[in-house]
Amino acid sequence: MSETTPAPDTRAPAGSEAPTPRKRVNRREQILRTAADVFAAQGFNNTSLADIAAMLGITPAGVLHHFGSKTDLLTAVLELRDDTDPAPEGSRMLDHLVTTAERNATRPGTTQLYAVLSAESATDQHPAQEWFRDRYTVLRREIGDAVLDRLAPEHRAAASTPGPDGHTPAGAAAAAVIAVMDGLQVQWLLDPDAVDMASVTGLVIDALVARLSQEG
Amino acid sequence: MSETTPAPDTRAPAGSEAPTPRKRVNRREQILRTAADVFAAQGFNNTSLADIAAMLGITPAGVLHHFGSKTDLLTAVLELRDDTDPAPEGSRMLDHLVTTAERNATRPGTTQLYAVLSAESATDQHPAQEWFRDRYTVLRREIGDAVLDRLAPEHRAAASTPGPDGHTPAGAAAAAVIAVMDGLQVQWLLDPDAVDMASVTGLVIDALVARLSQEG
DNA sequence: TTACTTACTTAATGTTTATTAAGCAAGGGG
DNA sequence: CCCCTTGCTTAATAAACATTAAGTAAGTAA
Repeated sequence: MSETTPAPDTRAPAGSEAPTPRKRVNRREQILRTAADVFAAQGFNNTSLADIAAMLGITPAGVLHHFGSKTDLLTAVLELRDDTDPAPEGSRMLDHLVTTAERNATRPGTTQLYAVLSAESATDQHPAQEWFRDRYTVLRREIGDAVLDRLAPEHRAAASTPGPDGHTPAGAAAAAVIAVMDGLQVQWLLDPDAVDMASVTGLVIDALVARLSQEG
Repeated sequence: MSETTPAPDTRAPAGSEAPTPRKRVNRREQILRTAADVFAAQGFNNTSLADIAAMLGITPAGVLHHFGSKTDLLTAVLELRDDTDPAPEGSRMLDHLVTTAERNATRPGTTQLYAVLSAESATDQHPAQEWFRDRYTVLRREIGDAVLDRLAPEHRAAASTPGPDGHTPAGAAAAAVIAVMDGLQVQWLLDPDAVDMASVTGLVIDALVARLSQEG
């Protein structure tokens, strides 16, 4: 018995690091944040419940007590809003994106989670496909609006007019901005010194805005 | 003896679909291309040897007979050059990238494989990390050169001068172009009607080239 | 005290998985 | 006819995994 149960009630020392139980916050949320970290670092398929449980100092079944299944846990993680940065509306959103990229280079967090999981979700049978499809749809609209907001008024009509492919220039620019942020994150994760996420993001935004301010 | 061998020589009907054995090409290459397709569709972690074997109408051990391990198979897949499109040098490479994006929207292939696997490789412990790190390093240099080639001669000096972050504008643009292609692929896989990969790629390239043709 | 809730644990189950070992079959060359 | 290579097979193994069931322990409320 003693060999399998090293510490019957102490909540900390089982795994390698437990994020300070403090005042008993919602245990659920604690697990959620830990799971988010692990999913961000390892992806969904490559993460086992045992991995997450180990970081919390509990067993896999302990995790499933709070969330019925691994998929449910993923869903809850995606639903978890990171309230530390409320996305602003209008043209300031574009600056917010650069700031986000900046912050992410020092403290990888939510965006890394999304970059890793969104690419993974593009594969067959992934449980987060619909979630990411919807997310991108919303983001493209919001960022598209933000791009329009930054254009001089006389250029907005052209940027809102669908081209031969059925998409507006503003929408295309929005897709590009999102894509560049996701793609940069991958390059940065593989080689942090090789790219400066914030400056490249800013460059692309500026270049696109300038481009939409001309006749095509 | 006859009880152990249900079908002594027929090679086809075991799985659900075998891609026409034809004239016996290198079996190795046949397996390689099948594996590439499955990896592109499902990712590496989410693909089992049984998946690949089933598409070939053989057993998992049959696959491992040609490649010692699943990781070796992945390595071989990445090393496999798709000779159908030789990447041109110089400024024409940028047009080539748009063409590639165009072709990929109709027949997902190599690029999808790379988009899916590169994001996956950014997670911990992935066997393809070094491969993708090197690939991105080479690509950034090549595309950076191509960007310079397209600039008017009087702008090349500025675009080759490192900024405060230690990277050249041309290098930043190259990272952006790669990132946008990878990121767009993900959006497109999730929602093919929502983005036009080729036109957005072209838009970003044009916008970046125009931007580097100004004083910053 | 009783009862209920929260937060787990142990144990078991059944599946999936990569990998190894050994053998079989066919075809070609000698 | 024998041998070697190519291309598999069956069988076995050992591990990892998600999930379920049932039980335990502590705290809280009545």
